[in-house]
Amino acid sequence: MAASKKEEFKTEDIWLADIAKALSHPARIRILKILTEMNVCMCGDIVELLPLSQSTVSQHLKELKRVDLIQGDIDGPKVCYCVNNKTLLKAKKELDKLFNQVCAC
Amino acid sequence: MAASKKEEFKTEDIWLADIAKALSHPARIRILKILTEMNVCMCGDIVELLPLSQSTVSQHLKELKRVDLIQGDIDGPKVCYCVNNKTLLKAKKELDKLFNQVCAC
DNA sequence: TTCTCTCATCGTATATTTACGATGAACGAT
DNA sequence: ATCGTTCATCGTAAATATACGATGAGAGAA
Repeated sequence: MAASKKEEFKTEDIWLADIAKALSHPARIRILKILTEMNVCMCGDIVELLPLSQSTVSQHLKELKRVDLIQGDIDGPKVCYCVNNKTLLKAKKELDKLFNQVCAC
Repeated sequence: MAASKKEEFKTEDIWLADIAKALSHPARIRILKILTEMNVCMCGDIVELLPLSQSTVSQHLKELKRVDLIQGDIDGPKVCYCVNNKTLLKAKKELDKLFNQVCAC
């Protein structure tokens, strides 16, 4: 592209688009579900459940962390990942708001 | 990248990720809102409201059409765009389902 | 210390996205 | 038939995303 023009939009729309971007790969949708289903949630556990290499999974986790949808707590050599309920709640609320504005339902 | 591995995931997760991808740019969030707010909804009207060129807006409209979030009805030389309530409703429902699975709320 | 386990990051290749101007197709009006 | 309006698509450039193997950092165990 040329320079991105994303920053020229409203903060609210930029934030929602950013959350949507984090959810825009099936691996990341799956990771969120896995983190909820499992109590122990190491990166290695996720790698075993996905058809992706460790480094690729790590990149997807980074993208989810970037928008604060998940967090990783260091526990010795391991990292325990879990979903961030506060951000999920905000995302749910803002998406609801969008759909209520946009959808006749 | 190497070849994409998106197709190796569950249909449900792929669909939701695809909807999220369509929502992953603030211009497309804005377009959905504009289409709802306005009754007449030509491409040119949208171009005037966004800091983007006509060809770029047309590309964003194409991405929203790709996942059936909007539709364009040809009216002479014009194209009248409007949101597709059926898909919006499905997206709302599936996103709600995701957040109810994933979020303790 | 040395070995192992866990994970992030680096380097790299390729695909996709974003953006624009230019062009062309389709239609109504003159 | 020609002109103007509307919009999609083509061509192009540059940024970003996706994927992997290799490497390295950090912590606990031997």
